[in-house]
Amino acid sequence: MTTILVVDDEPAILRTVKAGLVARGYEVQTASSGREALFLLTARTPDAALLDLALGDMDGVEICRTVRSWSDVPIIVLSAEGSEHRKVVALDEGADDYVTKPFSMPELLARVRVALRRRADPRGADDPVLVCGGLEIDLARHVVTQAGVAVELTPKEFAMLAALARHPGRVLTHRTILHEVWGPGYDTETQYLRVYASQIRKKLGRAGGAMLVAEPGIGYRLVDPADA
Amino acid sequence: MTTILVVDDEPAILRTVKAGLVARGYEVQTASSGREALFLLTARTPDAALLDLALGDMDGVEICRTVRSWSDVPIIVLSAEGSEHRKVVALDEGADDYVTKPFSMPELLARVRVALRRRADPRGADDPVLVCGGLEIDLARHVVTQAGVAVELTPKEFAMLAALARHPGRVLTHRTILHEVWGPGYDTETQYLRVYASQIRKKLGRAGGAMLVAEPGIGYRLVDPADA
DNA sequence: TGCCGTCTTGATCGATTCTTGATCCCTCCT
DNA sequence: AGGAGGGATCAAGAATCGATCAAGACGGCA
Repeated sequence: MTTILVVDDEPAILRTVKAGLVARGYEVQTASSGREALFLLTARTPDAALLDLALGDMDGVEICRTVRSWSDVPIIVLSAEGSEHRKVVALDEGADDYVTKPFSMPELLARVRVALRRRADPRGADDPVLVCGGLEIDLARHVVTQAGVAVELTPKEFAMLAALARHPGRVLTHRTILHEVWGPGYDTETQYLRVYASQIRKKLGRAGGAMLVAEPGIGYRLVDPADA
Repeated sequence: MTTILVVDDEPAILRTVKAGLVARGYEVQTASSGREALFLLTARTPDAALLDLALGDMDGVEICRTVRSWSDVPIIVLSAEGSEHRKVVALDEGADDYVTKPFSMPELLARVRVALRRRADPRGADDPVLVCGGLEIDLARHVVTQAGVAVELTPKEFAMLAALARHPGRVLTHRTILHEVWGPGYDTETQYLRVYASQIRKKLGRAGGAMLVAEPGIGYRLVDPADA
């Protein structure tokens, strides 16, 4: 069964879209707030998401960025705003498509099929668990275990570790990490990185902490003690 | 180099779109007929294609279908027709996106980035590496290896070596190097260059150090011992 | 409202890197 | 042969960067 998550704060839109999708045989989940959407995306892992940009509690672009940090689920943005700049930002932050309201249902359905088609054929469904040394990082569940035991990390700590673990052994620049964890506008706050690197090391203990190394003047990297 | 194929039978559109893509650093191929488009798609395998639906000799949808039988190259359809039915057909026949003319260039570029992004992430993606003699300079990782072993360089040392390695064998003037590594306002501090050239030579050892040669009164160059 | 965990910010300390000046060397020119 | 100009090297002080601690600021939740 293919499941689609629909997120919108207008009940009327929610009903209409849901009806159209159900008629085509999809299973549909609905959410009317950003929090709810993020919860369903982690807990139920739908096959695609239709996301309104204007939600009460969160900006749609922010949701895109958050979701993209752990999942490749196709996201189609639905928005009443035709603003070109918004479109560009949303697409660059991870949205796969952008449809302007009012939209035609057949077109939306066709774009959903495109999104699902991409997801269907690819190279083996990705295991969303990153492994590096004794560390296992479950991106969807936001859980880190080290040698089998869970490590308690705050959201920002987790995000930073995950960003580094996504490119094991590789240096990520300060800018890159800040942009990925804190979003745009924090590009120069390198002090955050020092603080969080320090806390992560402390929580990972002696052996684990040594995996997170600073590259002076450049950034940080997470090394697997097994290689090099 | 990322290559985009643009197919349209109106020269004006072709020029406009090409200019926008080239300005963003893409390589652009153009075609004004279906036959030409199919030829380039097989012969040159671009990284993505922008395809007008209304061509003289073939229907755009037909091209989509044909291409899809052997290739997953991302296809973005550009069309003056807003007909909902055409959109649905094109999307179902293999198009990844459908943009209606007139379109905004920034939005089109964003959608191109979305299409390319999908194609991008296979794991073993190697970074572009500059090679000169036994030296390998990985710009993305900020890592230099010499005959396979890593060389520890400070940021400025790395920047200077990278600047020279970008143009192997060619002389870069003092001004050029200073401008590239230290930024504007240091154009006359040629003493810095002597100090850093010295340190780089020391770290590269006997054979490697000989590759960094001074051109008295002009600047420095990095020579590959293999040639000249 | 008050509590609690998280995030931000400032201060301090140690280490590395950058800058700068002194000294020696080589080459070219007269 | 001697001097001038440019280059190489060394070493010490200055500036920067990173690690860590700790004190507010902020926001969610009971």
